[in-house]
Amino acid sequence: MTETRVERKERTRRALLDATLALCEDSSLVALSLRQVAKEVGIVPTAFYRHFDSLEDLGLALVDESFVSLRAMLREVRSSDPTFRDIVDGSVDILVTHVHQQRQHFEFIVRERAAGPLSVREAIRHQVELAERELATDLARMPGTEPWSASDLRVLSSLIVGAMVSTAEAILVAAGRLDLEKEVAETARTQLRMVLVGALNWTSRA
Amino acid sequence: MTETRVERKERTRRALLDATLALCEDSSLVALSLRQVAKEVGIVPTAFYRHFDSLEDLGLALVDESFVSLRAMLREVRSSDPTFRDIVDGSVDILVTHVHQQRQHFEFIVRERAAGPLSVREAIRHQVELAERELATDLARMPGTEPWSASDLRVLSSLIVGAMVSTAEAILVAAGRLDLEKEVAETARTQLRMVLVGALNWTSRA
DNA sequence: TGTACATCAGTGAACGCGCGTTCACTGATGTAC
DNA sequence: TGTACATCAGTGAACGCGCGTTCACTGATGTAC
Repeated sequence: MTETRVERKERTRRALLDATLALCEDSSLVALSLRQVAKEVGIVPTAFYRHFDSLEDLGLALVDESFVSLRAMLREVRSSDPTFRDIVDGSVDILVTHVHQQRQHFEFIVRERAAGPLSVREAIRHQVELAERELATDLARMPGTEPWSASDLRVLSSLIVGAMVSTAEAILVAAGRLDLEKEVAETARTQLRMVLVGALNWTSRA
Repeated sequence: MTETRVERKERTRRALLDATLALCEDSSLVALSLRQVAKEVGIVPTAFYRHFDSLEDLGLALVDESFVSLRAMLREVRSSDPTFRDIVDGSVDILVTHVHQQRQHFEFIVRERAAGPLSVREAIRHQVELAERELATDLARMPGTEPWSASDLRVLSSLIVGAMVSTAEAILVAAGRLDLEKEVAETARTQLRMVLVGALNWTSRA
């Protein structure tokens, strides 16, 4: 016995998640069928129910694991020492790297955020809100932001998250063409710098 | 004869476009069927082909007309005299108003931009790029931007368009709850101001 | 260690249904004379 | 103005197909003794 029953089940579950990520890449979860997913994995359609109640249920699981990798990225940005390297260059590099490594997860989030089943959209919206809040508390610890109101911090945070989402979308559209990606990264760096310049001068007038 | 044959045809075509906008509101074009649309309009499924080759084809028509109203909005922003009222307040007011008036069109664009059929996604991407370029040339005419490089103008423009897209999304999520909408509008105003402060100070260091 | 029983991931037939598309058609509207 | 013909938006039957879900099942893995 090289594999227990539990391990085998987990492997099929994993295969279902991966197949769904791959199959809905060029449309959306709402356009995908349980039978297509089962076929891709090599199980009979009815076996799907041993793992998930529905594709929507599976979608919620994908949201959870997508945000695990996203949070890993944010943690990395946070732990990069700002005194050692430019915070903007570092953050954009980390974003580009993670979008490549977790390409399918990012694509899934970007797509289903706007067009997924209602519960999936809500789950994503909730997670993005959490990420914004986390970034706001991080910003509050940065030197120079002491006199800022909590509300201004949230606004800046959502502006940055918005720019990062746009950048992730642009990297996905660039689809690996290196020249386009370099341009996107350069744009993202300049945007972040503009926002930071605005933020620093905002402080002085607040 | 109160209605010519041409007028009658145009009315059915209009009904197909409206029915599609309404029906795909809570999922996406790729999850909608030709039969559902025909049923909603009250014609037999095969009559659909008198007007469009496919739902994808109809989707492209919706992209075109959505951007007609979006361009109307941009024209309005552009023509509002910056010397008479705060440019930020004015722009955000216009955005909020248009998102309400053209709610379904904005929802359609926001959704299909990420999850629509490939040709629809490409058409939207192209139109957004045009809008960014237009904004960049407008910015170039504003006092204070003379020393900016063309590339910095494009970057600022895409940052603003990105923030506007985020704001439109947030208004749609607020779904008419006035307290939430006021918060979104206030956030958008502050974000635009932060970006403009950044831009003005950027000039001086460029 | 060997046996008897329980668990449960995956099977396969069956169901009723909505799908996109084909085709030949109808009948009101429009046009030529 | 009246007639004969053309156009064409919409009809309705038919097709083969994939859909989600039900159900009773199989047989390998796991457990209790």
